[in-house]
Amino acid sequence: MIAGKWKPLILYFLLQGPNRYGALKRAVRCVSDKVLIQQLKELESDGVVLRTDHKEVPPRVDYTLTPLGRSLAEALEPLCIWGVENMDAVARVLADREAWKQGPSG
Amino acid sequence: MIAGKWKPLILYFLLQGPNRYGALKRAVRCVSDKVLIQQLKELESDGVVLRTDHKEVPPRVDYTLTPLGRSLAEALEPLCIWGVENMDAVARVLADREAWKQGPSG
DNA sequence: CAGTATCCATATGGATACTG
DNA sequence: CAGTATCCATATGGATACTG
Repeated sequence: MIAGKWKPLILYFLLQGPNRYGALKRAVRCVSDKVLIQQLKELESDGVVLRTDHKEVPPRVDYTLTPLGRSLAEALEPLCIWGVENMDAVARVLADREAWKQGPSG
Repeated sequence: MIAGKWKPLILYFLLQGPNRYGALKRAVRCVSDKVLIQQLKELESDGVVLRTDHKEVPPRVDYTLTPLGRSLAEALEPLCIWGVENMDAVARVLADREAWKQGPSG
């Protein structure tokens, strides 16, 4: 259910508060509309996110966590904290992967 | 780093103890050799798992967690616990996905 | 603002047969 | 026992243009 490049981040931001589509987009950053919508729809059909269309013009849509989604996001926190604490190691891994893409040589 | 269908499970089992290739294979179950090896290699090159080839005949290879890997596995625990506690909801989601594959209709 | 539509590359995982 | 090799289908994400 959290498989998807941006899903943990989406859950994290929804747990913090901002919940309009545009806010999420700005929060996650460098994610295309297509992928963000796609992942939100999956989260919605998985029952962790609730989508509320206010049917206004201009459009206003809220995304909020369901109780299940909230508990999932909370279970995800230690992993996020780990990511922050081990940012150096994680960054090294990501850098290595980039280097490998440029010129594989071992 | 934990993206990969079986990686969380692999880390979980390595945290519990069993560490020979065959033991992991039996533990994870229904994973093919190719995928298991592939994911173990990725975990190894990411610095979370250490591979020790005892160079014996018959072959004996140990996989153990590095300190980084151990901390990662521990950060993953709440998520595993969440999965167990919400097994019903998770199972429903998985069942729905199966049904959708068989005959998409909404 | 909050999306949809289309096309595309790559990543990911699976099946099967084989091996020192 | 602990892998390797090959072939293949699908999932996943990205780029770009468009819209009520």
